[in-house]
Amino acid sequence: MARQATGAAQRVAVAAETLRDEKFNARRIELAEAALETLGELGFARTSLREIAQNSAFTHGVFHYYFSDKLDLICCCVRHYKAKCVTRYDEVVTTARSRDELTEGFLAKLAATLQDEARMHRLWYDLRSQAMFEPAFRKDVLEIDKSLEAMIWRIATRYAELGNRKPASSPAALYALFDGLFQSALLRHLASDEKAVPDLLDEVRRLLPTIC
Amino acid sequence: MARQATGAAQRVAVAAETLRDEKFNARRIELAEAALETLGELGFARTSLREIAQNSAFTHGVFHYYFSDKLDLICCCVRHYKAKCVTRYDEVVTTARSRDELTEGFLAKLAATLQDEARMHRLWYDLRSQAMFEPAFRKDVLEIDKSLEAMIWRIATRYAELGNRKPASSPAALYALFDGLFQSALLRHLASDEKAVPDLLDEVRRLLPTIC
DNA sequence: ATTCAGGCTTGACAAGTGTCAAGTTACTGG
DNA sequence: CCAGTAACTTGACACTTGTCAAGCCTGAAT
Repeated sequence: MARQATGAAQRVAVAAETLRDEKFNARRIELAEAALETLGELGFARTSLREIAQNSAFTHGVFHYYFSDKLDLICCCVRHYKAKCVTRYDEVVTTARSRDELTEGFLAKLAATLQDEARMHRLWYDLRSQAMFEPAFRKDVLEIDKSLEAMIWRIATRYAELGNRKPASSPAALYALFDGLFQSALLRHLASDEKAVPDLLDEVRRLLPTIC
Repeated sequence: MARQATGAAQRVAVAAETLRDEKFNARRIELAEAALETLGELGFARTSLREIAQNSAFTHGVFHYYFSDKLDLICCCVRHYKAKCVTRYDEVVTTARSRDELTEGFLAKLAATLQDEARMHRLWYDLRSQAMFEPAFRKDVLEIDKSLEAMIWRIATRYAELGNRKPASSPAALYALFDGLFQSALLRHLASDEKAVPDLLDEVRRLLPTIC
């Protein structure tokens, strides 16, 4: 019987299935987004599925319906986080017409990120540390790390380009530097150190010209 | 009555008390050391007092006897970890008589640390991330971070000195750079990336001369 | 030898955990 | 309009967790 199905019928069936898949996936992302709220608030260690559900419009059963288990949910969260994160500075990079413009645009975004999205970023650092213990996270985390490295590299090469130079260090070292500075500033900021943000900006402002 | 006690008797009482305190503290450290084993294996999120006890020679009750609660225990662990960690490169720094000697000594220790003490270091990154969520950890973590920054700075200034120069960047930036590189290398190493260690060494070898 | 306190063990408790099966609702194709 | 399936809720399960009270042991002071 199946082999008598017309090509058109098959196409319809396939289309229906992909539609269902898309809806399924959209829901997963909705749930992941809700989960990220609680994860950002409490951190990986203290977050339970029930807590996630209570802080959202969903019941805890839905999460089990859409995710095979807790790790699956959190992996989905991580992947979703990545998509939002990696393009943060791209507009600044493409629109800036001078080194100063790029510097100021970058610094402004950096400060805003540190202050407004502290919770999401501490979660990222938390999950990256978890990846050191939990193999299931490693693939996604390493991938995000690469994307972030590329993001920083885009900024650096553009900055260099605007001064007719080339970056003086490797992508890995540059990312390590900025990531380290940001991580330290984030911790200080969360500890209510009011100098955390200005100190970071000063440091980066001083560093940029020496790097390219 | 108390006011009739002689100075000598008072001294004896005080001595007895400090002795007891020392014994008490020594035991705390013993327990913290045992706890670090399990913490390094499982990470903060997955480690329970009972698991700690089972992987050690102690029963779970002892931990409650010596620590007011779980956070107290882990704070003690962190502080104890610090003491061991911060002096790691000091011997190399004081004995090296040339830039090359310092470079090679530093790189050797770096590689050894990454390979032999990966578990302790992933725990450090884990706990530092926890500090972003748990205020109780912050003070100790920030203090350790400062000590590590100072440790890196000692290496850099010595390296500069041996070339009759001065470090070209701030202590904070330098620490951020090395910490970022180490963290990334650690994750890759734990993910069985065999190039993690050599890549780190190459990067540091290239970086050192450009920094001072 | 007896007492007694500090050091430690044991077992219990309540709260919370991930998981899942059974049941309910909503919706859609025929 | 009806059947049947997808989407979701509910409640229960087995287990783990931090905490702590009650009791046990050992060794020293009296």
